[in-house]
Amino acid sequence: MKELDPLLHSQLRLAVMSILMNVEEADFVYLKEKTDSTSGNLSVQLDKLSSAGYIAVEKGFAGKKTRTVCRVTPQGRKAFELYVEALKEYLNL
Amino acid sequence: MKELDPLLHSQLRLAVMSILMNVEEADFVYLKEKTDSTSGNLSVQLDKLSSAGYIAVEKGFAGKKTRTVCRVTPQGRKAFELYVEALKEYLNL
DNA sequence: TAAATCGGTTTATATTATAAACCACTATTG
DNA sequence: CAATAGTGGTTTATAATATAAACCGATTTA
Repeated sequence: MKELDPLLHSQLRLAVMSILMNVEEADFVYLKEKTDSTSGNLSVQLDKLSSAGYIAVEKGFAGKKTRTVCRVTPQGRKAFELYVEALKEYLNL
Repeated sequence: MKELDPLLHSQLRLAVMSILMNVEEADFVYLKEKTDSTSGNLSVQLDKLSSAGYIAVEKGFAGKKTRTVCRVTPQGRKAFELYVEALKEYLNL
């Protein structure tokens, strides 16, 4: 049986990637509310996805407030697709 | 987003369940080689699935050797199906 | 100006997965 | 027949992971 990319096989990281696959970009606050996660957890998981090169994180400003924007990278997109293929084997899809 | 049953969201346990969903029963040795896991890890994960009522584990003999046979329970089948449904939301299937 | 809120990060803790060591039994070999 | 090696596991220790708690700087609000 194929290996499941451990970076993606985590509920929160998978949720984040899933969202980013469908949406040009998303900011921290949006991801937090969509995934219903705590900021601490989200911050850590975004770091991991970012370190792996699966997402690009850009810290900027919206008016006076900080704004952290995330996008999926081509590498992340590829990894996500491979993960989906591997999972299908497990789910019998 | 739906919650992913943490008992199933684990590579090895998911692999075991996936196999058991398609096959009347399977013994320890078969599961070990199919999933390419160590006996220790497999033993632990089978216990967890069993304690959760997702599989039934029966210890018997094949000739003089011990033989541990596993089957998925109706409850396990149901949980697996729910898990698959939940995951589809993440995978965009 | 003090207190609350926003948008996070860092650090500590609980949970989980994995590996290593072990055990009882059987079969084999010198 | 005693020592050795192999099955088929279980138990226990350790490494990795996820999660939560505490914190921080900047901004807004009372």
